[in-house]
Amino acid sequence: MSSTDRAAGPRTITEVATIAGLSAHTLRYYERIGLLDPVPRVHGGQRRYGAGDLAWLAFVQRLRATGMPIRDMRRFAELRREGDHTIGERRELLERHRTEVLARIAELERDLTAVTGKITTYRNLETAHDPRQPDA
Amino acid sequence: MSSTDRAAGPRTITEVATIAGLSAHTLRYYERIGLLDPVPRVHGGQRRYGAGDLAWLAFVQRLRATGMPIRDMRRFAELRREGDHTIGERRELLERHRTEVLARIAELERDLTAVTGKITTYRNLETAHDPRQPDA
DNA sequence: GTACGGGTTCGAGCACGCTCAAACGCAAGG
DNA sequence: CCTTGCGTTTGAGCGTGCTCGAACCCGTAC
Repeated sequence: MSSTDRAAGPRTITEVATIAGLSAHTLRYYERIGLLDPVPRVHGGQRRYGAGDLAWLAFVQRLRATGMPIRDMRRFAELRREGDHTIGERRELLERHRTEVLARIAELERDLTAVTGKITTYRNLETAHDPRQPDA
Repeated sequence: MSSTDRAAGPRTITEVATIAGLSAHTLRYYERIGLLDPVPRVHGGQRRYGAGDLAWLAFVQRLRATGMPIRDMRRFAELRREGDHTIGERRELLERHRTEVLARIAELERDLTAVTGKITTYRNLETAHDPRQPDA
């Protein structure tokens, strides 16, 4: 093994985009806004993403998927860069986010009952007006 | 009691905004884009929202809260205007939405485990580096 | 050399869902 | 009559999170 891992060496932006399900545009955008650390370049300026970059990106995607605003993810990334002494603050940020997501889930479940109720109402109306199966 | 109900007569836009937790701006916007039917006006052009408008608005808010795009809500409103023969289509629209919301909830729960896991990791790091309660 | 494939930067543009400013109307009170 | 308060319309602007186009660079194959 050389200076880089063999089995999972540095990836090009297109590879990472494919793996992550994002566009190369979005990856550059994430880096630009400080969500991703500056990615190492090879001679010529092309990015090569390491395993750490991929792991961080995957976590970032979880945060996005759970609705964390980019502002907060940037803050989180910034804390990461500052080192271990920010771990407490990072945990608190995640805990606040977790609380919000749980609240969001509860809200969705609550409001969904109204939708489900309406569906039921419509089903009843349909069988009433369109009695395909009248009292046997 | 005049020509209007006493207990729950027509409401001004400000009243409805307060009740619904929306701004008057947003109510006019919803009407403009066809989410709300044209609201009846008094002499002078001011809107007066009836009980039916309020009920519909409340349902619209449920749809919004569960993440239905405005495009789809407009479609739903349009079907409503077309009359009873669109009930089947309306139900299908709601059922599709319901499926999506359930998927969204599942996704949130799944991705939240990554967040929870990270919180746990951080907690362990903290107690390791900052042993406020070493082995008693 | 030149063409090609893949990458780069920079800045503009877009979709969504509001949000607001400006200019105006109307009715009631003093 | 004039002010005050509440409302109206029209159209512009905004915050978020991408998304894309244009111009350019680099290394390899022919």
